Amino acid sequence: MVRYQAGIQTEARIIDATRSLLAEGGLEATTLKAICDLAEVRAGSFYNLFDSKEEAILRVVREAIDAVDPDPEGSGTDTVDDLVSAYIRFFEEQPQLARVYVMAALQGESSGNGTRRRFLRHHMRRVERFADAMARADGTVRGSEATIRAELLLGALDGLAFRWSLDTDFDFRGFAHRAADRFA
Amino acid sequence: MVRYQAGIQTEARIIDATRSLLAEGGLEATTLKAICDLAEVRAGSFYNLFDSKEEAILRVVREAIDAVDPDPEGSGTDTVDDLVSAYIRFFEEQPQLARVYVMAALQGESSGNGTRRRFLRHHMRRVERFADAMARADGTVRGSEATIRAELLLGALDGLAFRWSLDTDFDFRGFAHRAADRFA
DNA sequence: GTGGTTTTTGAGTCTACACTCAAATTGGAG
DNA sequence: CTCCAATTTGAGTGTAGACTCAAAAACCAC
Repeated sequence: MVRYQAGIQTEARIIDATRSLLAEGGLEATTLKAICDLAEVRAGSFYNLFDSKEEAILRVVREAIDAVDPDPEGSGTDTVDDLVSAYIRFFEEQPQLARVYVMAALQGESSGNGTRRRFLRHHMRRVERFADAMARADGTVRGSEATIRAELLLGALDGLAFRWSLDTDFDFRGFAHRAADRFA
Repeated sequence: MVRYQAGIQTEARIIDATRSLLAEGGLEATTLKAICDLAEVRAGSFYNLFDSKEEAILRVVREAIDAVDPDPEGSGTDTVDDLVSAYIRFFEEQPQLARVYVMAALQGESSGNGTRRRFLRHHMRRVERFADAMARADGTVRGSEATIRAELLLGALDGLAFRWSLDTDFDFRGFAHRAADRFA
């Protein structure tokens, strides 16, 4: 299948529209109609390019997460602080996307497809990154102890992020760094 | 308005049905039709007793949370460990309800009503309970420092609970106690 | 310029769901 | 008993939203 320019651009417009809608109004605002209206496309075109609405949404979320990675190459040069900052940045810059991320992870199971599993894999990769950075910073912390600490720190970050999304006056950044001091 | 026995029993049957459905299949399974079928009631009766489906759901969630409170009287005798254990128990015994709780909190905003605010109030009450217990256990920790530690611990618990709902093999209990050791 | 693809359109379909209401029935206080 | 309020029913309504598909239009390699 040879793709035409037109189709490629349409796809980009759809992704842009999806991103805007998610960022502005979260999942509820992101209906198929809204996406299509904003992208100036009819529903049929959407389904010519995506299998489902969910597919477009997950792609936007994944891209947003990747965009904030402090070490996309995986060269192993990121510090715990880099990782914590990246985490904070994602939540501060994309609060709605972060909510979508959490909601998608929590629904999972029912929607049959392995969304839940995907989120878990992503989490495990993050744990590894944190654990590596911890081991690099402090040679006495390694192996399973590093992993445990990484789980604890990520757990705390997740929870504080949730707390923040309940009340955006909450000093997420401050608490996150405090948690990092305790665990790392 | 004098209530008849029939109405009171119907209400109980509706609440029971809602609880069962939430516990078994989460929010998605808890449709009005499902509730009415299980409670053996027609939709009209439901709306004679509740203003909306949400009302019934929130009541079930609130009751489940209250049911697990280690010190319902507020007599100030609960320890940090009691509180942590109660938290864990809620998630282990009612995983679906816990998910509903989180989802409801995350949606909030859009649904107009002050759901979000209610969740925040509940959270703040919990923070206070934790902070009090911490101060009681260790006289040197008090006031804002206790509150900060309480927020950190609750954050960690929330995050670990989320982690566990991604993968129920995760040792929530173990990590939760480790987090408590660090913060309390 | 033609032919075979890809893309787009328009006009739906289908379904699930929350919620409503007038009329019939029932409960129970006096 | 009786009467009125409380309750229940049955039969909707209305809507929003995901998704479909045949036919028309646009692309572009040759």
